[in-house]
Amino acid sequence: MRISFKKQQFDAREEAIIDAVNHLLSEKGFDLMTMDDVADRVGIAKGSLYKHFSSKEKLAAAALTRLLTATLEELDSIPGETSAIDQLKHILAWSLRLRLKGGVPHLPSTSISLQRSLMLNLSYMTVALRVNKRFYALVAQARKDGALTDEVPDDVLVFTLYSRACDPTVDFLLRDNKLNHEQIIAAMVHATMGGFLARS
Amino acid sequence: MRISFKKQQFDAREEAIIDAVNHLLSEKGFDLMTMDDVADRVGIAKGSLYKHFSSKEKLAAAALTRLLTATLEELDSIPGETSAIDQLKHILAWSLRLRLKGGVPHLPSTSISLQRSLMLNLSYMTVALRVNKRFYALVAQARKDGALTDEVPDDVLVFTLYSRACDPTVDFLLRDNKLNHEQIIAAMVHATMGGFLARS
DNA sequence: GTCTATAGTGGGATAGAC
DNA sequence: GTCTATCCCACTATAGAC
Repeated sequence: MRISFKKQQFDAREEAIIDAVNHLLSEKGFDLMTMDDVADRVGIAKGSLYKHFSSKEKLAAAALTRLLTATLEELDSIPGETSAIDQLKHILAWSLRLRLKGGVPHLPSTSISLQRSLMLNLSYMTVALRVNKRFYALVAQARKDGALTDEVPDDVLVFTLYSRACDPTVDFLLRDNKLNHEQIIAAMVHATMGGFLARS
Repeated sequence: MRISFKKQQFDAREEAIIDAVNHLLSEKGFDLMTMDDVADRVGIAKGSLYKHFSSKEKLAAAALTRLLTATLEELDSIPGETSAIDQLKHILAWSLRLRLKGGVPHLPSTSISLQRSLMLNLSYMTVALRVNKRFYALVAQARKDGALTDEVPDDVLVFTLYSRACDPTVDFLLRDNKLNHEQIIAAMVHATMGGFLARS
């Protein structure tokens, strides 16, 4: 079928565009990324780019939506018998690993203007809420397991997970070049979950 | 003396400008803040603004330098007998309190272009290095006291302190409006230093 | 040293040919 | 649905009168 083949090509190009956006977002952030950058990187004209995504915001939303969808899939792939606290550790480590590979955006935290427009993006918000629900469920379970301290409320915990996943610390550590990727991940996961203090 | 009085006025205006910049940086970030915004907020013309600061980068650098200088002063004000770990907690809480009051920038983490220009700004870098040195000294002392876990290297610890001070978690928690300022500070400090896990 | 006015430019978005 | 060319606005920075 010719139509199906065409659609396949179309989809493939969209994937390529989103790949480029991912890379550029993590490199320059939303505000400094230009549509020319994206078009150049994909190797198409800016006009063609606008046939796929009608605005810069839509483009970023598509990239972030793909990331969140991947997060859900990763959560689903974790064996059911894993404890809630280990699932939280796993997903944090996974996010950081993705970051270190260079493909992942700095997330909405970067740009306040992007944040606002994402709130109005239905398909982004749908996935974001699903991810959020999963996180809160895991935290609730971990709390029931007695794994969490009472001193840190659920909200602080969940938000911290998000923010550590796009923490500039990673960039600084990478630039320093003293630790390799897995060492960075281990240290960040330990610092987030267990803190800095020596266990008594 | 007339000259001295004039200079006093001049300095006062520069303070007012930096106040405005502080507020705008925390609100919109560097890339989205415009010189018109700054001039409007101070209530002077854009042309006059450029008589005080010759570029947008210099303006941001001045604001961040003032913040870092205040950080040094706050460190100096802590009683000498305070333990290193408590000093680190104190300065983190102080930074967060400043953030919550609305005056403090999201720091360089926001904008990569700003980061680069700050590196070339001598007076900024001088203060930044002094602050950095103080932090590393405190961490070294805390480690000698046996207060820190071996699992988290010094670099990860120091960078994390910086990044938590400008963490988007604070904004989310504020928007949520479930916790008051001091509760947010307590929870963030606890989460950073002690982590999420229940103490065995 | 303050203002108004404007130069110059970069980038988001669109038009129109093929 | 891809390209080239261009519009147009917003923003940094400067000129020049007072």
